[in-house]
Amino acid sequence: MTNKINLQNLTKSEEDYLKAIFQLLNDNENEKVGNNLLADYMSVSPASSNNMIKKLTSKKYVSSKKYGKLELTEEGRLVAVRLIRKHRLWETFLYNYLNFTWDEVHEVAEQLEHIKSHKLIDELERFMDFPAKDPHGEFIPNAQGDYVEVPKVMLSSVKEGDTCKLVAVNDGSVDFLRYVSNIGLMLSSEIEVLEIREFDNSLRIGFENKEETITKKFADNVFVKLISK
Amino acid sequence: MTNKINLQNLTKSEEDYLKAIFQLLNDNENEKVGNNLLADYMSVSPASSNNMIKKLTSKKYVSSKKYGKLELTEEGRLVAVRLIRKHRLWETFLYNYLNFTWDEVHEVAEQLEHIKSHKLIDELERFMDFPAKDPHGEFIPNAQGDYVEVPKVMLSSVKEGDTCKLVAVNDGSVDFLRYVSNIGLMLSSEIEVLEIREFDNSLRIGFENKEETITKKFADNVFVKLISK
DNA sequence: TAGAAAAGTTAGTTATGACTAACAAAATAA
DNA sequence: TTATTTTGTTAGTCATAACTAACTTTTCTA
Ligand SMILES: [Mn+2]
Ligand SMILES: [Mn+2]
Ligand SMILES: [Mn+2]
Ligand SMILES: [Mn+2]
Repeated sequence: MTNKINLQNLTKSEEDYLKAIFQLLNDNENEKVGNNLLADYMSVSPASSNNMIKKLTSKKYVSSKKYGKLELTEEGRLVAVRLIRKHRLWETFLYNYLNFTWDEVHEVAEQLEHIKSHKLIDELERFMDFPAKDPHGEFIPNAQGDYVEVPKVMLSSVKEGDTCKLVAVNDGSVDFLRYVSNIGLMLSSEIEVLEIREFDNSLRIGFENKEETITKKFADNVFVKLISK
Repeated sequence: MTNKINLQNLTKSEEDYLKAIFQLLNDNENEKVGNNLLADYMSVSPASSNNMIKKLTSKKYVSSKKYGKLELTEEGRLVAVRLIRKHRLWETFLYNYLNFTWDEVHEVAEQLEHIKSHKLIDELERFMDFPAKDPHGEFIPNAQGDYVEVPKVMLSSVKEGDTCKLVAVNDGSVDFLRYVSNIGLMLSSEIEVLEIREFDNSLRIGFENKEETITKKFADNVFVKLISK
């Protein structure tokens, strides 16, 4: 008579798909998140992701109808948040204790996040004294699965003349993170948007006594908090 | 023209089999190690392990002929030793930093040992200041794959009246490790073999002002260094 | 609103690593 | 040395998670 769903018996693959759906829903608040987008994000064929959606739907982690948009059940959301929690705690450990750089942590955390042990992750959190954010500035969800929803302000959406503070970066691309480090940007950097060029959407920004021109694509992956407008 | 075998592209399964073969060869110096023993050790059918032996043979990690005894190639041995190195370093980390007990570390280390990252394990080792032994008393191989071969003396082989020191325990069974802890035995305990009962091969041992009767099976899993005879 | 493009689904194939059942070889005992 | 038991191998099946190719449904656009 168990109506509790077993959150432990998921494969690495199932976990990664649920996390991907969660991330896509988060990053595309308004737009419809469908199968093709998921397939693209997971770097698999639409047939493969469609298969997995059917499987996760039958297992009650995904609630979506044929041809409809993707949605997670409460159980699916919980799996995703716990995976993100593990991912970010491991990234923090690698960065703070094992001399990993900004761009090195993500790949290894992708593997470590799938280790099955509640004690492991809770003790790791205690060992690090309950860190609030990961090395990329993202909040670490707590053991209860509370996900702090901080609306992300992309640097590309800041108006000319405004000043902001870098609070987080997208951690998906090693090349991007190296690029960010190389030009001297880091978490907490104060950035002033000096000029927005309509022609190609590039931005001229100033920070730490330097000036740089960045593309819109670059600015889309940098998240900031507005200081003055 | 690459004659270097890629040690990275092994599946979790392939790694576990290679480790199992290495352990079996180590624990059965004289006797023949064959397919059935491997199947039993891995808790799979002989057909499954036979399949894997064929695969690992074709990949040049195992060198054995049909119906012959199992043997590892130099590459196979290296994979196994590196896996054991990772396993023992993770056990040490869990035990020394994350409040895991003796009997809890093995299961989680079985998962962690498969994480692919040289930097991860080398940095973990540095972080812990290059520990020599794991929580069960086993030597931790170095990054070069040197495996210190310490001949294991089983407590069951000690003669009546002799005194010895507990240097390691078999870590495969949670029940066994709890049992060891419960009766008050620990690494470095000095043990005197008071009596060996021919009838059922049980032993009466004395240690830390206590006396206990243990079975031969129990004594087979406790490894000691002789102090006096 | 019809036709084209995009998005989603289905069918059939592959690789991995399990399984059982049947069979062959080797080792042991009578 | 022949028979029996043990050990090892092969054949065929299943589940997972990927793939391509073909098809259907939905959405856009002219
Ligand atoms: Mn990450
Ligand atoms: Mn992952
Ligand atoms: Mn162990
Ligand atoms: Mn393992």
